Amino acid sequence: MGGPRFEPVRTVRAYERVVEQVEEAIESGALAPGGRLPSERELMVQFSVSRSTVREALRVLQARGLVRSRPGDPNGAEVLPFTPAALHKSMTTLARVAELSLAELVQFRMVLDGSAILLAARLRTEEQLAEMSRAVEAMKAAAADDADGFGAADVAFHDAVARASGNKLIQVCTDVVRSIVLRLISDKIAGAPDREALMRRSVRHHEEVIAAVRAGDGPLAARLSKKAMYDYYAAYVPVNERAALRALLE
Amino acid sequence: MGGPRFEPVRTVRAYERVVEQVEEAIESGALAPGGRLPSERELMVQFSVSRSTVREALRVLQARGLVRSRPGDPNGAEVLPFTPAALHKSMTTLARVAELSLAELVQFRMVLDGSAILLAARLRTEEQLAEMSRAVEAMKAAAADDADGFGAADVAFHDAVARASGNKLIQVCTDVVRSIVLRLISDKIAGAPDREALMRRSVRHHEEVIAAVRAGDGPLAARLSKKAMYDYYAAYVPVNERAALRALLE
DNA sequence: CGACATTTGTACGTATGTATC
DNA sequence: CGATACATACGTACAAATGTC
Repeated sequence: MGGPRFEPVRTVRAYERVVEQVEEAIESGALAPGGRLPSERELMVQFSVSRSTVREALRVLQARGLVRSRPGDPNGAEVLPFTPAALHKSMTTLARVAELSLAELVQFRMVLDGSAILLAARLRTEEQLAEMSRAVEAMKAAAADDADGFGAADVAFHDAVARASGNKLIQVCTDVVRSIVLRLISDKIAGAPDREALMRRSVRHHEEVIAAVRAGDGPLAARLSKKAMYDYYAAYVPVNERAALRALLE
Repeated sequence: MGGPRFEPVRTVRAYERVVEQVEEAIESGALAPGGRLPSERELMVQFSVSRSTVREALRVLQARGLVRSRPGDPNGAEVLPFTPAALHKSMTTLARVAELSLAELVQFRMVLDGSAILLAARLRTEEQLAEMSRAVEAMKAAAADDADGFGAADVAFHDAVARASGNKLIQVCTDVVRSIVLRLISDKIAGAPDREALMRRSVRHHEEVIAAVRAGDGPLAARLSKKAMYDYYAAYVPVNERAALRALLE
């Protein structure tokens, strides 16, 4: 009885072996951002595969945001610094294929932003607090006549909060989900008839949030932040889905 | 002045055009999961590109988890049902390349799980509550002598909670981040000397959480849930990073 | 600025193993 | 079992792009 336990053989494509090895080299730090891979012809020698195989591997690595190759570049493909582009892409696909509703996306933002501001209220430095303040001031200044500036300042505020939370994962996800939401409804926001009033109310909300952060009251800041986001986006969410958003407001 | 506003020309590779078109067909629903793409030879005719170009495009689509192709398959590549595999991959890469700490990952789990349980407490159905209860019972039964069964039941519980939250994005992210965390420290958990005591304490915490859910007290359930996760993972987080986790406990 | 070598992007042909009928 | 169609992988070839002198 017993005997050797054989495992099913998983046939693995040649290009996958190439991808694995290059990926390993990058993630282990042996290949740093800005560094170059060998040229395609050099790679086909080192891996003893054909050029098509090398190229298929490079396409996969490129799709994952790890490298970029340009025609004619005498150096090989460039190792890229990390960007959440791949995460962004897969989450966008998720949003479309899994049919994520706007309500779910906004709810996720409320969760992330609420947590980020809670953490920021407790862990922020003075410099980070000042940065948030400047962003809110910029929102206030732009609310009257500069909708684009308002949006940019709003992004800057939430980005500063996410950074102050000290959690890079929260920061990246916040960024990704926000851009997805904005792409879904930026046209509707731009066309809102009472847009200026909305911006002014948003400024007021942000001022309340930052006051709570300054006071170090994390739970209050989180509550206010979620409420502010609800007020800003609820109008674009179907009525029967708003209850799920309100469930986050305590 | 003014005149037409020209946009910078972005040279776009042939394989990218192929990817775009197929992606569009899938995301729009024209190609449903289980459906088949034309064969490679057919695709090279339809797009009037070479075989290599078609194959590079297919590699990218495969890396994004949208299709799968097998050698010899008389039909073309298969359109896959959505899986968070691509999201998982890019988040794992993020964790390695951006050097996410275990503390950040656990903190993110606390945020997601806390929010999921808050929502679940308010939106759950009776059937979902029963499912969570069964999972906790299974944890209790396995705590004495079946560590693998305990882990599986624990996953089942958190998965049931995430589903009951009604937010698919929370569900997917919970799943992805949990598996990343487990891969990082499963060996340490398996080697813990007081493992049985840890499991028993975890069961107690889960029972408290589910009691709060049953009572419909979302904020309490969220607090307990975050506390439970902190107690379970804090030992594996460097001492000087634990404060960031405690900042989430109110 | 232009000539040059190198590299990538793309195309085409071929051989081989495999899945389906 | 054989026939057929397919994906995988290899090799070659040429045009376009890039960096260098």
